Amino acid sequence: MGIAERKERERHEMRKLILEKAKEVFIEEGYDKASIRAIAERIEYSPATIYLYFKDKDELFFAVHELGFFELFDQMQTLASIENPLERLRQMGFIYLRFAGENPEMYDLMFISRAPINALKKDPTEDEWYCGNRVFNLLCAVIQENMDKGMIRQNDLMVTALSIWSFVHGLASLHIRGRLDVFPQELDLRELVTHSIDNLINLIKA
Amino acid sequence: MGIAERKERERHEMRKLILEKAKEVFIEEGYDKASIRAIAERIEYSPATIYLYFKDKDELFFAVHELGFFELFDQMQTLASIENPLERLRQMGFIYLRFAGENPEMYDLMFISRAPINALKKDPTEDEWYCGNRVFNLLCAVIQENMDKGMIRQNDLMVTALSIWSFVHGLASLHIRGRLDVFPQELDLRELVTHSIDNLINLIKA
DNA sequence: AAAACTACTGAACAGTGTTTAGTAAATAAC
DNA sequence: GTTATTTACTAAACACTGTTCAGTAGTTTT
Repeated sequence: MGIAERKERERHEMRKLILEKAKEVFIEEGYDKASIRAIAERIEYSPATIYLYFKDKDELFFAVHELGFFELFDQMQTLASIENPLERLRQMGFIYLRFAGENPEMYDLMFISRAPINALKKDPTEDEWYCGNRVFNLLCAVIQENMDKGMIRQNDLMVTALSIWSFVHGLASLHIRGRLDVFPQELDLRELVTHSIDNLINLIKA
Repeated sequence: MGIAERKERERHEMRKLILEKAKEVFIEEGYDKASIRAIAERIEYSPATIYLYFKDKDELFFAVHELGFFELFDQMQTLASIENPLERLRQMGFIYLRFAGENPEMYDLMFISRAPINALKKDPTEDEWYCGNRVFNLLCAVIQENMDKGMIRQNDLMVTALSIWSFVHGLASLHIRGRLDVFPQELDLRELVTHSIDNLINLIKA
């Protein structure tokens, strides 16, 4: 019975179409203006159709923010060629912050906005493990390698990973949500951020 | 002419009433449910009245988030009695994070939400300098004192201040926006945060 | 050919921030 | 003291939002 298979394929493609256009509108116009009606217009279907494929707006944007994590993970993968684990950790910070700078709306959705987290199930099964964990595990692995090879000070892995993530996320989110805009214009944020990361690397260096 | 003065006093009190009730509803119900209509009902006036005292919702909540900065500043003031500047810096971090933990909605408004920042004027005059700067300057002063007395490593003041702020804000905002909820339940966040701060203090110690 | 199912939509609901025309009361002018 | 003006306020509307549901073509099954 090939009909059922075709229908499932069509259903899958429709979901993909909605997802793509939702991402498009979102990237172009931001979360607030990425209304169900605006997305519906873009896919040339009625708004109600979207609800046949996604439970609500939160679930739709959970799927959109997953796309962001896939992309960030891919960008992190390019670091595999760097031999020195300390330099790899350093570059990881820069890639993270570059991602935030180049994709502010997506970063917002991934790490700041409440929308996708609202769609998180209370008790996820093994195979629907949170997509952000893949990136976090990458960070943990690099830190562990640095400790194993005596490149950075020995310390609790979780404490170190959370500290580093908090630091770069703090930088990114303060910037994205305009909390650094109150500082004098002549302050070169780019340079400040670079210095901050180098400084942190220096501090934790063994 | 006492009438004009009375009118201005009444106007000022009305503004204060709106502000108080707006803060009440906001603390109790969060930003989204703190609608203009809900606030209007609380003050027993029509919604349109609020617009005679505040340009829009952003400006109203800019005023609300100022209240938060006054309170945080007050809490920071209690540290003046601590002689050791390094311990004062350490306690500053704890107070900051305790404030975030005890007033999550207010912290959100002060440091994460876009609403109040939208109301920021492009070119503020001297006397309407941003309220958050008072707290930031407090941080800078403590750091400077620590460097002067050789308690922490010499470094660029701005780089160090931004790094420390980013770190604690990263912790607070990841927590408030649910990004630490994906970690296993057995992970003791409170302890993790304490260790993270102590760890940072250890790193920057001279 | 009739029945069942599928994919989709128009229209409505309840809510939002905001604007405007209009009103009643307080004040100012004569 | 009466009229004119200004002030403080509001009802109602506008243009949105996410979401639901009855209804309807079109496809598939019987």
